[in-house]
Amino acid sequence: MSSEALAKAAGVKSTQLRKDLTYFGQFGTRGLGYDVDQLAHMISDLLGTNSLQPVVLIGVGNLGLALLSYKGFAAEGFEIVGAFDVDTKRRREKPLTTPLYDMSQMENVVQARQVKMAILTVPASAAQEVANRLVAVGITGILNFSPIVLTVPEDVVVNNVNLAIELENLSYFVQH
Amino acid sequence: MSSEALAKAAGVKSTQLRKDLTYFGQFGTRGLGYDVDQLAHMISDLLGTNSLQPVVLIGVGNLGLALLSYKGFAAEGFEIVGAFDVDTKRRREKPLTTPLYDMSQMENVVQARQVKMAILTVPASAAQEVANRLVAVGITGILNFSPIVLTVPEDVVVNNVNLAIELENLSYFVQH
DNA sequence: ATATGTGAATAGGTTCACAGCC
DNA sequence: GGCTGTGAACCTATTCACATAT
Repeated sequence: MSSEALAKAAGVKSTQLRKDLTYFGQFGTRGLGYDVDQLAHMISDLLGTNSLQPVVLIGVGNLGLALLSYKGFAAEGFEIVGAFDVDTKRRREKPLTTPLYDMSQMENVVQARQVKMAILTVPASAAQEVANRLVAVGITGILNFSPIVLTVPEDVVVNNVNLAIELENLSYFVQH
Repeated sequence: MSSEALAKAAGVKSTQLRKDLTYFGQFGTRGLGYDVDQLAHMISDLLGTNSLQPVVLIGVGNLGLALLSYKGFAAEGFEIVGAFDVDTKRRREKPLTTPLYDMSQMENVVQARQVKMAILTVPASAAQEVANRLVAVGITGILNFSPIVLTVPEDVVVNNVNLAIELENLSYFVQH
């Protein structure tokens, strides 16, 4: 498959795609294009999603619950090995397939399963404190849905997803 | 409040914050800083969130359902005036506060309420077709949660949120 | 004294243009 | 002939440095 065709599918320009790939090596054949299977395998390797990646989720409110049933994570090689909340008894519609633990068990599970990544869907007021506990027990990547700026050591990566900001961004462009 | 303090709260550098603000005017007082209330009002005006913005949500699966109960949207000046799904009878735990309509009603509601923005949480296979219908009836901003690249006219803005990619991104940095 | 506003300098990212290889 | 890989050119965004205002 040519970089042109791949780029169209990804929504970027073909030169961008080629330049980006070369940061990791040379994977194409001149005159021919790229072997899609080989490329997919290389990228999975790079992302570390060839082996199933354990992830924990903290905060089983509306959003946390939705993410637990979101099939996209499993499809991309992630397994939520545990969900944690201060209230494990709240009634929930569907029986969860993910084990639900009390917050006090967080450290145990993270250490036992050697988890490195956490999805943080707790209220803003609790986010920093939970983040501190996660970092202390070995988490080095946090996907943060709380609308606050987390303070973490520099070897810890935080990815922020702020749904209200996404809508505000859209709102701006719709107005102008 | 100084740009220094505002910048710390936002997680950016103070020069960045000042430069960005000046693209829209001069709002600070030298030697003193910024009036926070006035600044907040100016930004809301700019984003169009001072008046309540009507939004529709298409696709009431797990993720759509979570977004319907997400309080952050209302807090930032958005009102989901209608949710649409092919199956309006599926049993749901909580009674929704948002009216749930059949997909066939989408055009009616969007036109009646003069809606300009849509949250798209349908399966990937349906996303492009639904987007076409939304654009045809006057939507000019789409917050797309489907993992596909939508094709829309250039006067329509699409913001993509791909949760699996966010985790993959994190996974990369955790590995390296 | 303190903190903004901004031109100039720097850094970072994207696109071009084409040599190199199949 | 077709398509990759890549230095060079270009464009955009961030940071610096300081004149300006209170």
